[in-house]
Amino acid sequence: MAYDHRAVEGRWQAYWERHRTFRAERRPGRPKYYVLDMFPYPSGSGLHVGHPEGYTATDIVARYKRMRGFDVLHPMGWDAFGLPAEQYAIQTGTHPQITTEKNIGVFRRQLKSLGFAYDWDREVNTTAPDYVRWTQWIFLKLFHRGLAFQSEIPVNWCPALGTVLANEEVIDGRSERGGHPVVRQPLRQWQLRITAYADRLANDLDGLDWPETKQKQRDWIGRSEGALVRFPVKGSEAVLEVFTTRPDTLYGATYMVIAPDHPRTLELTTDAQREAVSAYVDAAKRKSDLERTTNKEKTGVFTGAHAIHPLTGAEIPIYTADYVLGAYGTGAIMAVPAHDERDFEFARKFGLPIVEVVSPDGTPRDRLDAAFTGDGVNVRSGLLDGLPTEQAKAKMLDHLEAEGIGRRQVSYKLRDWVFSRQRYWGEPIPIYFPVKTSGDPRRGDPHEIDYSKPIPLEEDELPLQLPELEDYRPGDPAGALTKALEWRFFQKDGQWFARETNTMPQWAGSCWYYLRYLDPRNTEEIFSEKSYDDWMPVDLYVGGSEHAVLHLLYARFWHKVLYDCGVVKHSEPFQKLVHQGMILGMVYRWYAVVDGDGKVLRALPGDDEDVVADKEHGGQILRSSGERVETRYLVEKEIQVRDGKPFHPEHGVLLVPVAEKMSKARGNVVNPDDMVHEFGADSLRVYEMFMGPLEQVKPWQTSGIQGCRRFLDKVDAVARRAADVAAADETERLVHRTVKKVTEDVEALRLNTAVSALMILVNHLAGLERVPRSAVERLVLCLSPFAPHLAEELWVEIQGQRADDPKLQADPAITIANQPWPTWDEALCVDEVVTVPVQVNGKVRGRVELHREADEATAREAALADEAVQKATAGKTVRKVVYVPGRILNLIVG
RNA sequence: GCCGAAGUGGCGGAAUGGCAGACGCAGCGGAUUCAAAAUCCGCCGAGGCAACCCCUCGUGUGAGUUCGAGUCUCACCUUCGGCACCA
Repeated sequence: MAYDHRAVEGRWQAYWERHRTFRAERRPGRPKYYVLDMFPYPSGSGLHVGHPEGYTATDIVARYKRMRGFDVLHPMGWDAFGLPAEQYAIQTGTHPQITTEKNIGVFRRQLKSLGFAYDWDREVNTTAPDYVRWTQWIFLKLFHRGLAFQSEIPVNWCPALGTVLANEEVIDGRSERGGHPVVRQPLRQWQLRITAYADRLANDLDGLDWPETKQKQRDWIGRSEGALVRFPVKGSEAVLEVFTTRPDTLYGATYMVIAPDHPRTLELTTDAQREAVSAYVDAAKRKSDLERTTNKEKTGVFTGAHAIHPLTGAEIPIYTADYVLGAYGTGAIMAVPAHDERDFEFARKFGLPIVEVVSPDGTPRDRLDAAFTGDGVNVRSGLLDGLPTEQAKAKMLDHLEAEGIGRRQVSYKLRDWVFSRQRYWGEPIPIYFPVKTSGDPRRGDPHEIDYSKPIPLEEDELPLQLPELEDYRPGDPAGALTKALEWRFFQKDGQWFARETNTMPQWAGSCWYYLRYLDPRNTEEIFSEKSYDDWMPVDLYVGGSEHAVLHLLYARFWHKVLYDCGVVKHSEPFQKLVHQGMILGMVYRWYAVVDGDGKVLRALPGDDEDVVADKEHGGQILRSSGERVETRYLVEKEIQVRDGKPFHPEHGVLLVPVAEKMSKARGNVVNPDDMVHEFGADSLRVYEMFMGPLEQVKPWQTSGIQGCRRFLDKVDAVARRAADVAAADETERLVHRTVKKVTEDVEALRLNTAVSALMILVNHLAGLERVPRSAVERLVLCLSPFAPHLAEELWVEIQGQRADDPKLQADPAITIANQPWPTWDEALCVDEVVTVPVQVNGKVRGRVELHREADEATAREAALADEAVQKATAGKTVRKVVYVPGRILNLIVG
C-alpha cells in the first residue's frame, strides 16, 4: 500500500539536479519573485527540524509562484564564519576552513534530501575569498564615508570568549552565545556609525510589511525628544550638559548626577572628595553588567562640586552614581526626584530635597510618597505655573533656546555598532597602520604602531585573506591575528606597516548576502546592474525572530549605506518579512526531591501542586516541607504507559507531557535525517506545514508526521485509480473549491489549512467508485509545492507513463514544476442550495434547505414549516426577524 | 516594571460577528486476518436521560455592545517572546 519514498525521492532529486530545473532565469514579459531564506550557520550538529520549517514554507511559495508564471529566485548559502568552528580548531588543531567545508557538505546534503527548489548554482559562502572580497569592499565604502572609525571605549569584553561583543549580543550581562559573563573594559575598537542612520532606520519601517519586529526595532533604536540643558559648575569655567525629556520639570531639579565613567567626573571632584570618588569610579569600572543589572539598589558619592541652577541660580550638589549611564545622552543628568522614580529613590537614600513641580490636579502638595511621573499641571515653576505638561514642555524649550541655556535635542538608545572582534575566524579588516621601528618587527624588534593613521587597502588589493595560524586561541585584546607576524607586518617603499589584527563580527557576511545571490560568480563587480534590476528587492524573507534586532537591523543599515553610495536602488531590502515559530520537542516532566548533593531522595508526579518556586534562592521547593526540588525530564522512548497515561519506569510517578525547546541536554532533539529516512521528505514537509500557523511556536509529535504519511499514501492510492470518467457535479465543485482554497492559503502563507483542504479532497476522492483523472490531475498540481517528489512521480504515472523510464527521465520538460497552476470557476465554489440554521431567540432550533439567495418571506415560511421551530415558537408572536441569506435566520419571539 | 503576542476537546489546531471544535493525532467499537501489523468503516467536548430523539452547559475570568460574540469593547488572571536604571 505504502509507496517507496526512498526510490521516488532519490529519482526526482537526481532529475532536478540533472536538468537544473530550478535555475533562476529572467524571461521577457514575466513578473519576478525573489523569495529568501535566512541562510544557516553550518554547525557541526547538522540540520534540526526547525530549519526545514521556514525553508519548506518558502519552497512552497517558490514552487507555487513558478507555476503561476513567475521567474523565481530562490537561493541558499552559508553564513560560515563563527565561533564553533574556531573553538573546534582550538581543541583539535583542525583549520576552521576544513571544519567549515565539512559542515557545509553535511548541510547541503541534508537540504537536498528535503527536495528544496534552490538554484544551487547561486550558492554563496561568506568565508570564500571571492565573497570576503566584497564584504571588505563594503567596509571600505563605510570607511571612506566616515562611517567606520576607531575609538577607545569601554566595550563588552567577554573573557570566556576572548572577544568583545556588540550591545545586541549581550543579554542580561551575559553573552548571547554561551551565556558567559561580560565586563566593561576600554579597548581600541572599530565602530560603525549606525547612529547616523537612526532616524531613517526608524522611519523607513513604516512602509514595510513586517510583523511586530518593527516595534522591536523602534524600541531598540529608542528615539526620544527632549532638551539639552547647560548647568554651569560653581567656581569653575566648566559647564555640565544634561539631556532630559522633561524640560517642564527643570524647576524641580535639586541635584545632579554624573556617570562614574564620564570623562569629567574626576575633574569636577573637589580635593576633599577625591579619594571617595576615585574609589567609587574604580569599583563601578570593575562591576560587570551582570552585577549592575541584578543589583538595582542605588549607590553614589558626592563629588564636592555644585552646579548653578540655570533658572533659579540655586546651588545644587553634583553626585556621581552608576544609575546614570555614561553612554546614554550626555552621561549626566539633572535629578528631579519628585518626578522620576530613580531620582526619588536616590534622593530618599541620600536625604536630598524633593520638590514637587508637577501636580496631578494643579494643587501643590508638600509631601510625596512616590515620584509622580505622569502628566499634570505645573506648580512652583515660575513662568510655567498653571500650564499642563505638554504646554509647559514647549514653553520651557522656547525659553531655554531664547536664553541660550539649552536647546531642543533628540537622543537615541541605539549606540554605534562595535564592529571588531578579537578572534581568528572572521573577515580581516582591510586597514593597516604606519609603524615606527628601527629593526624588523616581524622578529620582535621594538616598534610602535600609530593607530591614529589608519590606511585603507586599495580595491584591487582585496580580498585580504586570513593568514595561516598554528594557534587559534583568543585572549589577546588586540586580536588573535597579532600572532601572525609575517602577515601582520610588511614593508612598502622602505616604510614598515602593520595590518589591523581585529576581525569583523559574524554579522558582517549576512549583512549583504542577499545581494550576492543576484550575481554570485561576478569577478568584476559585487553584482551587475542588470542582475539587480532583474531581481531586487526581496519579495519575501522568512527566518527566525531571534534575528529581529541583530541581523535585520544591521542588514538594513548596510543597505542604506549602499543606497547612499548608489550601489543599490531601493532604500529597504526586504519588503515582506515573516518569522517562523520555533518547533519544540516533547518531554515528560517529573519532580525529584533532592538533598544538598543533588541525590534523589524521592520522586513526585509532574503535576504535584506542592512544588513552588523558591523566591529567595531560585529553583524550586516543596511548599509544605521546604525541601529542595528539581524538575527532571524523560523522553518519549524512556516512559512507561499504563491506561494511556505516562509513568516513570523506576519511580512509578505520573509524568506530565510538556513541550520544551529542543536541546541535547534534554534529549528531545528530532533529527530530520531520521524523519526523511523513515517517512520521506514529502511527509516531513507536509507535516511541518500542517502542524499549525507558520509564525506560531509548535510542539513536535512524531505521531503527527505518521498521519501526514498516511495522507500521502492515500493520495498515491487514489491517483493510481484515476480513470477517464467524467467528474460528478459534487466532485467537480469540491475540486474547484479546493483549488481556490489552496491558492488563497498559499498566497497568505496559511499552509496548515491548505494541507487540510487537500486532505478533504483526497478523502472525498478515495470514497468514489471511480476516480476521475481530471480531478486527480488538479489534486496533484495543488499538492506539488508541498510534496514535490510524490507529485512528480504521480504526474507522469497518471498519464500512463513509467516514472523510472530512462527516456522520460532524460526529458527536462516533463517536470510538474513548470506546469501551469490550476484555475477555478468562482460560480462552482458557491452552492446554489444551502442549509440555513434557524435560530429562535438566538438558539438553533432547526435547519432549512434554501436557495442561497432566497428572500426573507420564503425563508420565514420554510422555517415555520419546520416541526422543531414550531415547537419553539408555539404560542408566541414573532417580533423580529433577522435574516442573512445563505447564513442564518433568527426569529425573535415573545 | 514596560512593550508585544496568545489562552478553544486528552493533544496539534479550524472557524468573512451567524450551526464552535474543520483537518489530523490519540482513544474506543467493528470489518479483514489463524493472529498481529497495515488498511477500511463507525463513534469520539462535558453533564442529564432506559433511550436513537432530545435538553442543559461549554472557547482563561468578570462585565459590556449586538437579534446573535471564540471573534468587537473594557477590566482582570495566566502563559510565552522581547526590553529593562535609556533620564
